[in-house]
Amino acid sequence: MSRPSRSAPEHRGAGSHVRNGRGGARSAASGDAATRERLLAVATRLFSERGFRGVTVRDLSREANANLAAVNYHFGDKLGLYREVVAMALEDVHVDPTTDVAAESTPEERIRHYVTTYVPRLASPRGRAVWAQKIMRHEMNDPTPLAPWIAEVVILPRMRFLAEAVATLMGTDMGDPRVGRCVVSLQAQCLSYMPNRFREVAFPGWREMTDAEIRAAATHIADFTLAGIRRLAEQGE
Amino acid sequence: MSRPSRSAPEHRGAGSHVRNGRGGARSAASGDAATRERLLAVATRLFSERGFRGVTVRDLSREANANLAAVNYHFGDKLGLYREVVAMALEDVHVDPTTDVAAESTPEERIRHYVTTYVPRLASPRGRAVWAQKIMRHEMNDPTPLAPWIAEVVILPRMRFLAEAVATLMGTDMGDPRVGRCVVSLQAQCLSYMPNRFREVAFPGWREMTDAEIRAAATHIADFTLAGIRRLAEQGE
Amino acid sequence: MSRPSRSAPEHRGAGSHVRNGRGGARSAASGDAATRERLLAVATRLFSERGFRGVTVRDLSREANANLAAVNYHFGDKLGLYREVVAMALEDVHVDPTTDVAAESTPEERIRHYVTTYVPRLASPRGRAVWAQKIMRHEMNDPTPLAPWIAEVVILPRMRFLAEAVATLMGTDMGDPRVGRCVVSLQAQCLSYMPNRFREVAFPGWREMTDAEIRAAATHIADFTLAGIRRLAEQGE
Amino acid sequence: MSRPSRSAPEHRGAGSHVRNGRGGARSAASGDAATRERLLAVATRLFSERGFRGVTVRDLSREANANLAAVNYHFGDKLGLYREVVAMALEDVHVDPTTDVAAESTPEERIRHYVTTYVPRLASPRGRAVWAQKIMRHEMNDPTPLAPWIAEVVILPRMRFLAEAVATLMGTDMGDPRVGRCVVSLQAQCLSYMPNRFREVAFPGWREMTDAEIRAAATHIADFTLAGIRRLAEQGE
DNA sequence: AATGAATGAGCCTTCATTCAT
DNA sequence: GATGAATGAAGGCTCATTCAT
Repeated sequence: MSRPSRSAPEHRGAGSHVRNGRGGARSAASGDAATRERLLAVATRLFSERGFRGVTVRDLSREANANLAAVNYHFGDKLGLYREVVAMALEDVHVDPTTDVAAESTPEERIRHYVTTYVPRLASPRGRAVWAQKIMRHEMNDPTPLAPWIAEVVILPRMRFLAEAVATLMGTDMGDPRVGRCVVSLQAQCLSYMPNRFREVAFPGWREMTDAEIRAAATHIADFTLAGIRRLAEQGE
Repeated sequence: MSRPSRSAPEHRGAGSHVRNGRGGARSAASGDAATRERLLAVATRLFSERGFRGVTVRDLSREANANLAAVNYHFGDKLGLYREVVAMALEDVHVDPTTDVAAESTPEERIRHYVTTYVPRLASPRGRAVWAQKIMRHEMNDPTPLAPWIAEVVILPRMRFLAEAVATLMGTDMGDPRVGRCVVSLQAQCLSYMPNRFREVAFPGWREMTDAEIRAAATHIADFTLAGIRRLAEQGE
Repeated sequence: MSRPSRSAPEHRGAGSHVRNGRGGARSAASGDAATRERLLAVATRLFSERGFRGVTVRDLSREANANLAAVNYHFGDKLGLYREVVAMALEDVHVDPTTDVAAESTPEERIRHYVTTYVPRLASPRGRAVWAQKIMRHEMNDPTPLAPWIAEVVILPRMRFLAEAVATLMGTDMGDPRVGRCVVSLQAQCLSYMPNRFREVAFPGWREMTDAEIRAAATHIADFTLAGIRRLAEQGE
Repeated sequence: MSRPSRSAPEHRGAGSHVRNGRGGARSAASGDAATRERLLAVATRLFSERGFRGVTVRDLSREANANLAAVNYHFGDKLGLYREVVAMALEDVHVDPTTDVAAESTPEERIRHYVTTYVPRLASPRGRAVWAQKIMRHEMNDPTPLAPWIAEVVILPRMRFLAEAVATLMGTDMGDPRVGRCVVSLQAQCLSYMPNRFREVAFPGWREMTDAEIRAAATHIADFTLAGIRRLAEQGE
């Protein structure tokens, strides 16, 4: 075999999703890793714009000024490259500030913090790391074999974080079905501000939201949601 | 024969989306359903499961026990068949009871009615016309050239209906940006109960919601939303 | 079988080209022969515009407001319909005035007559019976199995007519190779004024010839050709 | 490899026709001609025999012992392959000796030179580059999107060359309509000796012209044409 | 006397992948 | 260490024709 020197690049099948995340060390800047990096950069952009199925290997090679076979050579196959991109997205999402709050913060503060950091990132096409969110969005619309992995790493922790805050706020425990419903209500509202292809296609006159509008939307969601949670807490199940 | 009265299958151009809706009379489901009918039935199922792009003409022909060219003969092309399916979906959605309320009902009643009729239809895979909702969902994820038509016929009327109710409830007019945000919050919550391919793929152990759970979710959304709206009405813009 | 009552409509194979030309009697205007006539009219137009291969059975049916199978029913197959059209064209060409001259006319008169009747018919897109010429042109560019028939009925008689005139003019007999070459030179010049698809496509700014220009071209060809013939007659073989 | 220096087969859009002509060096006909070369060879033969529309990608792949997708890989699409063939034809036509004459030659010499080099090339099926002429012929009968390019590179320069000679001979300028008509007369006579599918199909007994006959025909055209031109010069417009 | 429906072969193109150096 | 070349499967679509009333 004639593989590049990356540690254990045997491209695993669809069975195990988790990668070791490339470990940071950009492999001794050996110069000829440039193609691999360009491919990753291009893949990050294209996959986040069009999703896994919307991108062809030709698109990737062309835009990365790489050979058509380069994807296969460096990543085993198209899914292998996608897996690397998703891994970076997960890493990014995982350390994001959305659920990173001071230990002593109140549930209300946690929810406000979540919404006001999350919604602007979702809504703004210019924000940093939107690409990761776009990847997630594509996965939700049209899941790949990587979906379970993503669910486990991204979705569940957030749900738990929100569930804990909501449960505390309602004075109940996380098993209470009302908690789950509130979490769903909150999360659904946030996601609805994500840029949306249907909107672009179906409403040609659509105007991008301004930053002020995005902030207003976030505040709205927080107020709206907290009011809803309190109301449900009062009336019992 | 069970064809509608169009004498020759002359398939209109891309200009106008709107069909006259197959003329009603589904002509006595005679058991030996004509190829055209079988194709429509299969297309309804497959398109709602996998979306326009996820279905090939060969899939359709095979499952309908029809010749590969039958789609072209009866519907002009793949999009023509899809257009018929979408037309049925729109017809179905259009006459649905969701926005069909007594004239003297209060805004709150209207919202409760909307949610309690809409959510069960979205959530239950056994309900009638889920397929229509699935088509809509696919259109939102991966719009086809039919998206503008769908937006016009389905989305806008609902938004107007909800916006009117919300504005009345808040004592403001429909131009108030808070109204739009509340409508989005409500609609997002409803849609989050729609069956979801990501959920199926990512959470293999997912259990279908019972009817009771679905009803509980609908009630939750109504309570939650009304509480949110009232709260926002109090605090002003 | 369920054939229309036309005399012996057994559509022969590619072997024998010659038809009996429908004989005039439009078969007792039985009313339901209308489709057949419409088909013939449409076929005359379309085949002359686009040639045999450039027209589909669908085109014919559609424009004649006839069923897709009508062509097959009435004419056996596409070539059968084409054969009828060609038969009419041959009939038309055969009785045309090009070679129909007074018995006592001089060779020079005959040639002038040929050119001045032939060229305007070829050149003008509005002239009567251009369609027959267009059919011929298409046959020359892209022959069908009917080509030998056409050659026999149309090309050879004209060649003989011209050869006789040229031979007389040169004071030689028709076996003289110079005669054949002069005939070719004359015919080639005439044909070069026929409307030409390449010209339309390749020279978008092309302007149609006026009637005066067409007449001038015809006169030119006659003068040019007669001068050439006389010159060759002088110098011997 | 024997590919030209284009590193990746990125196939240009429909905008520009002109190619840089394969860079010349046909790379030592190494016997094991690469697929690309075999495809080009087969395409040259088939396109010149049957024209662009008369050849299918399957024909090309089969006869070149190549995969069905090879045409797409090497040339983008069928038209891309055809474009290369036409480019070679144009290059060939462009450097041909037809219009390449000594500067001090007389108009009569130029016309004789044109005819006596052009006609044998057109007439003889054994001559070099007849295929190029056949391509041109097909383009005239059934133009492709490449027609304007061909007109510009091939037709116009020749017309100009002939027009100049004729105008000088007639003692008039190139704007004189008689000049154009003489050029058409000349060119039409030349082209009439090109091998012709109709002739093959319609006259199965057709006998190939001998070289002597071809030479005689060329001489005939020159004499005939010069006589015609002189006659027209005398009689004025 | 005619037609709506269906058919099978074929069209060009695109795709992710693998091979042979 | 990497890539130009090739591949087979599949994509949507069009065609002339034939079948079953």
